[in-house]
Amino acid sequence: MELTERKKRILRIIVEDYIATAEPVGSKAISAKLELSSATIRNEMADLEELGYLEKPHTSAGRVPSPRGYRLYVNELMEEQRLSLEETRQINQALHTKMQELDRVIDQAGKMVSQLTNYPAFALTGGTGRVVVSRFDLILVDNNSFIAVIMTDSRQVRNKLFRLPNDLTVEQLQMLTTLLNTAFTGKTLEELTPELMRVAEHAAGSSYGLISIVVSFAMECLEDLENRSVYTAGASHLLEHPEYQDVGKAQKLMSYLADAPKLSSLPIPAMGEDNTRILIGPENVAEELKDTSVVLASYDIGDGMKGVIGVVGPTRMDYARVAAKLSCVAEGLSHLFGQELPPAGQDKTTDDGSGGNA
Amino acid sequence: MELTERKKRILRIIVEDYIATAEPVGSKAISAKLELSSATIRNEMADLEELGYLEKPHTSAGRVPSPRGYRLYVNELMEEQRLSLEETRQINQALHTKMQELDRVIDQAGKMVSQLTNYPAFALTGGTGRVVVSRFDLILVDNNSFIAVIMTDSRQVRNKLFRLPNDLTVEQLQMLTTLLNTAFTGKTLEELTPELMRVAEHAAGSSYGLISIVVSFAMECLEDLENRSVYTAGASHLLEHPEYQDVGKAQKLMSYLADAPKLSSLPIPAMGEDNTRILIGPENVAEELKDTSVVLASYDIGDGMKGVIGVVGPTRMDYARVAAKLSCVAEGLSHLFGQELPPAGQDKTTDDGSGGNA
DNA sequence: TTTAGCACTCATTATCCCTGAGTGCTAACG
DNA sequence: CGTTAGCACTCAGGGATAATGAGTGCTAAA
Repeated sequence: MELTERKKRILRIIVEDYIATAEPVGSKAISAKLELSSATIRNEMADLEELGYLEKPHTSAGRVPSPRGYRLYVNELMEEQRLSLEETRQINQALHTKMQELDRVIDQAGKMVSQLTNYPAFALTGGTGRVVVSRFDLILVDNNSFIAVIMTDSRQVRNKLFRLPNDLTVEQLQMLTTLLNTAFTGKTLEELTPELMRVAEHAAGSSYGLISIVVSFAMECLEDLENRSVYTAGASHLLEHPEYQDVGKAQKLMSYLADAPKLSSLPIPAMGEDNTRILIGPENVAEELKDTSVVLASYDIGDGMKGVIGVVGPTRMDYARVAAKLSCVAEGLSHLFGQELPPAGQDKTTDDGSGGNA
Repeated sequence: MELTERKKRILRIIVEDYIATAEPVGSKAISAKLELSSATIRNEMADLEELGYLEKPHTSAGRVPSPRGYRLYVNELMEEQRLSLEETRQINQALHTKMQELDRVIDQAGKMVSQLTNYPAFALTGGTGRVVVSRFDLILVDNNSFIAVIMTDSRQVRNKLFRLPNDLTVEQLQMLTTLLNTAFTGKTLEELTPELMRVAEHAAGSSYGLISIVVSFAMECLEDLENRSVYTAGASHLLEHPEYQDVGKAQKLMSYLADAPKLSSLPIPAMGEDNTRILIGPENVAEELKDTSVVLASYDIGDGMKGVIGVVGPTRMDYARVAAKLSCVAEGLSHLFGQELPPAGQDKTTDDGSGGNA
């Protein structure tokens, strides 16, 4: 059954008032904004309550939106907030300044979102499933150290500097590289067995166990990349909001946020328009989130993989503002990963118009 | 003036009792542990209070150690806690499993310390001062992408994958590598001027601005490495302790911990024995830490550089336990960075005794 | 020097009461 | 029939008051 236009207007006022003030809103406040007496409003509010859109903290307080009320607000009543051009520009610039490795960027983005919204934020990377090494490169640094660079099929690159007790020649290293690339690329974590290593080690001859060392490193990287990684930021923002003045509540949520494995196993729901999704209170599956809201946005990592960035807060959350900012950041991230050349170079060296790149 | 042996014993009991219970400790509780009447204890406590080692929250509560009391306890009364072999083993193993890049290890170590102690922890890396690139390597991945690997004089390695709109040949890349290594190694951040890039760009001919792109990346890395980086973990542990049941207090400290720039500019005092240092309440210079204690331990990063790892908590902190664990972790870190070959390889592939490495 | 005893202090907790914001209901009004 | 004024009712929040009890300082005796 559809609500009357007037009921919707009232609901909307209640939600927005409550979001702004965190105080239950009473009939008088609304009658002031609408040209109706408080008694009329009370009747309407009673209806809205019966329909499950409003709740009373207690008999003699005003009304507060129920999760269902927020849901209706988010679905129908909320005006999509447009960020000013200035704001989007700032966000994108902040993203672009650091063109580091993927995970650093994501971490940074999480911090940014938290700062932007004043809520705790978290960011998850793809959760790739199976990853394999697509190439090994070994770079000789000096007689007894070298850098191993590995790249995966998902185009992530990791490196590590190794020091050795013995001398090492370019030839040895080249031989090793070839061996690694023939025997260990394209193999999943499980396929990289100790046997395989032993065989290769044998084939390499007197290489002091270098194969195992590099492959072990690769395995760690694979493990790292196969699992979603989690970054959280700004947990302390929780305490700014009146609903978390109760230390017990705050702590419960904060420990949940600090628990990376739990967070990373968060089931990711399908995104709506704008690539965002809003989960209100009990709509969350995780027990710890039952009376908080989560706003999510997904971003493209490339290769069809997706990551998620999200904000956690009380159900009384400024959904419009948060969703807008989150969406902007997520879009910025997708753009960042999707493009050919990072544009930071343009920023810093515009004085000479050498390259004709997109 | 030296305290009598008995006064010291009383002070020690008070400190340890208070650390354990967070309740002011009264004369009766002590008289039970010592063979003295409560009245005698009261007299002694009155003395200790006059000397500034104890405080009363109010007239009719027990006594609480003052910062000065904690200091005496830490300096003279506290028994250095030895971790069990099992514990040290666990800590070292946990550190060794992840033999990733330096900053990941440090981050991990911070998390570990927090978990070990149930207090928030933070970790700072060296804060190197001037860093320069010691070598560039470019690895051709396919026609239109390559990996740039840069290594600094402080032996840190960073990498990034670049995609290009145009094709690229091995020769071009080799040429670029040489050019980068001749013109841009050994230069500080300030010396890597746009002019220098323009000149090199010109020398390289039609390379689509690749020089600037790689050098820009290098500059970002340098900037990153020159500044101390900060990692914090386990802020939510704060809320577990009764002294932070007051949300205002908790929030003040948590925001301080979340403020990376502030934390990284924390002046690092000289370390004592065990490479640890305890700062009690007002001994801290930072205003925000005036009524919290900080336990620090320093670790060697190599090349004579040092990092710091620390724990933050109320002055009522289990100094012995925290210092012991922190020291163990810091030692583990130094060891990890100092040694020739990471021992993780041994762990996973002991089945064949191929290499003769330390 | 130690101890028993006693008067005193004061945070904590419970109880009570008042106030005021807000409600539901009813009856009158247009 | 929808709207409104009026009125009795509810209940959280805040202040005042009192009882409780843990702990103290001081004094006088052992």
